[in-house]
Amino acid sequence: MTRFAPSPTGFVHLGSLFASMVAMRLARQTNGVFYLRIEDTDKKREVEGGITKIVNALSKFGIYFDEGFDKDGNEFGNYGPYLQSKREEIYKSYIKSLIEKGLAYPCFCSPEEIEKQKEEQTAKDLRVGYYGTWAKCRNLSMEDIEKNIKEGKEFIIRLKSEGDIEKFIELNDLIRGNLSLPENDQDIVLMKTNGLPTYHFAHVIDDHLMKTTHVIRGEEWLPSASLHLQLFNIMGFKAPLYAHISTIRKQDGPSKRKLSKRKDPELSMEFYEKEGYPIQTVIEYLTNLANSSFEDWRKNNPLAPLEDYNIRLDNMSVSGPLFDIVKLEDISKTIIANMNTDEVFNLYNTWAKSFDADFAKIIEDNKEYYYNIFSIERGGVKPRKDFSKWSEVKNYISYFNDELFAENLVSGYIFDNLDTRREDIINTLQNYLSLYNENDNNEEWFDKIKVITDKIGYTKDMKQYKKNPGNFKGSIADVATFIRITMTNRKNTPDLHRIMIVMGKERVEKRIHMALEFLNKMQ
RNA sequence: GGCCCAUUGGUCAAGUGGUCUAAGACACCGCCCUUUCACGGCGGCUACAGGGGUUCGAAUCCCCUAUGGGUCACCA
Repeated sequence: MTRFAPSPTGFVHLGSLFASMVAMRLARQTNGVFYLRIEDTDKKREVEGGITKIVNALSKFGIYFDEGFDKDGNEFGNYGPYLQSKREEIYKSYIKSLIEKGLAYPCFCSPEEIEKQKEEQTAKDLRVGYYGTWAKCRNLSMEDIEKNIKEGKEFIIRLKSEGDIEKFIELNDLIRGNLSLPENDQDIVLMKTNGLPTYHFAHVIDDHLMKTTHVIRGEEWLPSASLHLQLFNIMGFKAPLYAHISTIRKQDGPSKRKLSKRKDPELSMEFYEKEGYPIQTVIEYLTNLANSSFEDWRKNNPLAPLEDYNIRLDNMSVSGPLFDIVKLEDISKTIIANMNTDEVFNLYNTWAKSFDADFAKIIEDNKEYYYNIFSIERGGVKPRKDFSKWSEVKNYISYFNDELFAENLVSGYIFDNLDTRREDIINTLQNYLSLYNENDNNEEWFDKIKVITDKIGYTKDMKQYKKNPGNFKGSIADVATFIRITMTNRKNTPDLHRIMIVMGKERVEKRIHMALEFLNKMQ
């Protein structure tokens, strides 16, 4: 039984996705329950529609809850409410019993007073905070309390901590192992003036009542884990098991730092959608960050569903990993390479409809043509790894589109050494035009390239050519390049023969004529 | 500043006292395959932060130093 417990800010970043993914996978692996609880005790942070935004953003990356909230923001599950502000009465009743037991007390100190005290402590080089003799309201008499309340003074409820800063408490973290933390001696706030609990108190009450067995959260909570253990103990609850996940960092000049919302676009989930990284890419990258042995598993099980891999907490890194977009792209290329044409075609279309509507329309109008384009060299034993994200696709296949190809030609063809080779190129193209048969198979097609090579006096012997290029006018590779540039105006493309089959006879011939016209005009 | 956590190649990392002249992956470089590019194959590069201990033996345990990160709210 584990959970994801964000504030309803509506913003899901890579770190939250990471934590929630690990938590969910862990629950699923053990047939446990994974639920969503919204921590809205700070009304300032709340964003309109925040809950549905979070649920939707996570669901795009395959994160689903067994209890909590659905995509419309409707609550479901047996241990609710899952919205902390609706649990106010629950917290209050526990607070009451704590006060009765003398384990908590009202504090009337104003924020200004606390601030002043802090300055004094700093000036005296003392530990700051509300503790020991600094906890002024700790021993207020019943009369004082009543008087203050009568005067209408605002108050908060504080823990009457019996912890000793000199003593240590053992925490067996599922990721980090045995940790020794100093006890908490601060009279921390349990309930705020608005009547809602602080995170610490809500965490203890909710995770007990909701029967959470595993708390998976960011390492920023580690220092307060001691306090949480103390609270569980005072309440007489059994503490859950903790797993503190290290923060994903980024190299920024000489230092590593936390991913920041303002500086790092890759922190936001929208970035991955916009760039068009497949969902699986992001999840597999994060899984790999969680357990690096995942990549070995993936290598041995290239097509197995991700769910078959079990994440292990004790294999997770304790030092914060650096975010590496290059690695992510490599993973993405492999994932896309393993997809069949239908998948690529459909996923690309879905992406294009949202982020490149014009091109999506073009594809829609020429479905078969583009489907064939996507099928080039796909599905074999050695699939190409041409792109890592959908936003790269258009540029990659643009030469198939007559208009985009024409646009590209505005700056001319990219033939090398035109002045000396113009005749050879013209010769090649004219020969090719007469020999070309759209029904040729690869072998027949290549035989014709060989014929042309002979005719224009180039060599078919690449080994010899590579040894002594100066001995030859040119090679069969040059002939292929002439045709490649004529068709695509690029030097690097997938299999030329396949490209021409997809382009069709008419387009192939037209492009030869275009190139010939260009070459003849140069005279 | 106090406290906590960490530190293995450019990056992610395996490693839990002997099997470490330290795995694998990404990146980079070279070669092979090859009509181009990719894919693939082969090879190379580069690491236990530094210093002290403990031990027959340390990447692994202890201490110190350095560096990085986290935290010290009526925010979560």
